[in-house]
Amino acid sequence: MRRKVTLKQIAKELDISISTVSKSLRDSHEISEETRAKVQAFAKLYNYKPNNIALSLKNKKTKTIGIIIPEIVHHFFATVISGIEHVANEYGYNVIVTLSDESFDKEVINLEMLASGSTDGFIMSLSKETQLKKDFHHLEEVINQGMPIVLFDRITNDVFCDKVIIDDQLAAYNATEFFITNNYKNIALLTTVDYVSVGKLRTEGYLKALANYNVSPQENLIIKIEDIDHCQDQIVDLISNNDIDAVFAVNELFAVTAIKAINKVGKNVPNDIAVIGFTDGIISQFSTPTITTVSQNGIKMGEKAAKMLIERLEKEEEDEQYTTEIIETDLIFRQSTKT
Amino acid sequence: MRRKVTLKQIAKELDISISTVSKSLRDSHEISEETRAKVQAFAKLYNYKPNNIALSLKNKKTKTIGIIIPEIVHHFFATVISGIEHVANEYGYNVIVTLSDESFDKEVINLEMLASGSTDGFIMSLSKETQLKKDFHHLEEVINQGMPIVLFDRITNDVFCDKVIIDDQLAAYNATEFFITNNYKNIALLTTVDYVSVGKLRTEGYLKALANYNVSPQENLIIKIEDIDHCQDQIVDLISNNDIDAVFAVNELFAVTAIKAINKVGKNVPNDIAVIGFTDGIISQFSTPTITTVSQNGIKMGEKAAKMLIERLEKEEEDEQYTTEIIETDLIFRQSTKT
DNA sequence: TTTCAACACGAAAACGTTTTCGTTGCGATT
DNA sequence: AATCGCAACGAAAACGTTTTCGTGTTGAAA
Repeated sequence: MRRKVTLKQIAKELDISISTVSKSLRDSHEISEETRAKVQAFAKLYNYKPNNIALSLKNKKTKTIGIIIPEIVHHFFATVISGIEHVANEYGYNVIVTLSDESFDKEVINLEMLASGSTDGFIMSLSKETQLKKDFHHLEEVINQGMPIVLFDRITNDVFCDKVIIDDQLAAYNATEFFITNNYKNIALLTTVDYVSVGKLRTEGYLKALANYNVSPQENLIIKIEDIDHCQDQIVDLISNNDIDAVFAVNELFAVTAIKAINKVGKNVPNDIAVIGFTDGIISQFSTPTITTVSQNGIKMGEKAAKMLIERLEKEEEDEQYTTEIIETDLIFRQSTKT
Repeated sequence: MRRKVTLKQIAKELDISISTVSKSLRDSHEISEETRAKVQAFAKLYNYKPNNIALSLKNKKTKTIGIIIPEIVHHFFATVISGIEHVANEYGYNVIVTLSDESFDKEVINLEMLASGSTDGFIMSLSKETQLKKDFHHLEEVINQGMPIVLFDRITNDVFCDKVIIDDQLAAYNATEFFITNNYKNIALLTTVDYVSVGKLRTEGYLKALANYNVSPQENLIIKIEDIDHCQDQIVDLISNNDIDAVFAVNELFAVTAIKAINKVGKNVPNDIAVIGFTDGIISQFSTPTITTVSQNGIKMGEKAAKMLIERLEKEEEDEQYTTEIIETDLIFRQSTKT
């Protein structure tokens, strides 16, 4: 086994000083051509690569970005990571990924863990529990220590930092508006409990659209789902007991579940009831019928977040000006709606 | 802004030596109760956390695992990462994730990058290009330097290291056998080009099952798909020109595409043609009809891989005995087959 | 009074770099 | 012959830890 070779070993082997080796490898003109060539040849032969850890310690920069997200087995988050990773790679950064599993405590632990020197900054999306508790001390602590954070999607306005979001409210408004202007009369809403920031915003967009078109919202057409695994019955109830002709779901799981429920009660999508979902994921693309959806471009969000973070990391002046970037969304029309 | 505090700063502030501070924080009985208490209080007040980088340099251990996979926007890989991350977390490790994008060069670059001190070991699944080139020098180089690698799913037998796989051949055999014993006569196979190791193995399992039951394989019922984005026409051709009653697809994308093609030519799944896919992902669970599939437990694979790697990392003796762990698979019956 | 152990603490090395600031030796200039 | 300048190299600090090995002080035992 050939262990990794260090400057010290090269120096010893060639009987010169460590400094000379280091300088030779960086092609310093302080060192004679001859020595440089000799050292470089030797280094190449022994496949010398500078030790990242030592460099990090010296430079006080790890060239590493910490990602903290609620879960990874989730198409949207996976696309965001993909976007981040590619930009990071391009700029010579690596990414450490940790999962909060929607737990406040895990989020805190992971953040503190990585903040102890492992990363230069963070890109994160808040756990449900964090959003529920509204406790952001861990974020503030880290920011206070000079490590930048970029929040995406599940953000909070209580923390001052860069953010990347879609306009959830507007997107929901547009989807709802589409239904209204296409003469759908009874538009149901499948949403989350209110403490999930994006769920709340999408609900607001739905309500705003109704209000704007003088449609009075019907309490019984709005379902706030807490437990995604056991919502099917709720939805079946909704559909069988109400005269609904459209459903707007704030995520694609709710959408596809709705479609299954609709089929279950013997109705057809989109002829009896049209459905629009949120997030253009695998499900929307491959379910039958394919689902019309609000595209939430995870790749772009990840790319943008990574660029914002790296930009902040690489400029030396501490800029106290934070920005919130809004990624545009589109309605992608598929088979679950008629045009 | 309150920068991170170091031992040196604490020492200076309390007018004692760095060693005393370090020992106090580690509760060494070399130090008087009094001093210990004083230091600990001070450290807590200033929220002292030891610097991971410095520790890594000292201990020659990063407590970090490198993951290199072809892509992350892929349910299976996401589940594997999830499995790895949770086990890693449990043992106090972090994970750095990099993507090869199916490119040999990127795989090499990422591997070398992380091997320069950033991680203690690797968990990886080979890129298509690597499998095609059959060039594994980068892996051998890293292993030679004493860094353990665990390969999963897309592996090679040309490298000696720990591996985690499913028995692809057996799983495919079982799926095919199910068709045969349930009286399906013309079983088509949708598979990948041969250099993808898992595709090849699954093809072999299919052929083996046919052979075992004295069913002669029909060339025209076997399609090797290179470009997943433009395979629909190929599949439509297959179905319209042959009298098929069953389709075995080596991944779920092929399976769902087959179903759509079958519907397109006016036939019904499962009544006219039954379909079995591979990988129990989102698509299989939510498409209509839901798809009977070979479950390939990504979580378990990730967990197992992580455990194998960490175990090897934490035992001091260099064990030259490598093992290949086989994760069991099951046929999960859903609506795309009749029983 | 001397000796010894126990106690409490500090100095310094080590991990692998980079970089600043010397320090040589030597040929050229006065 | 003395001085200068330059080329080529080395010593050492710094990054933040941990740990080994002193070292000085104290109290008790001889």
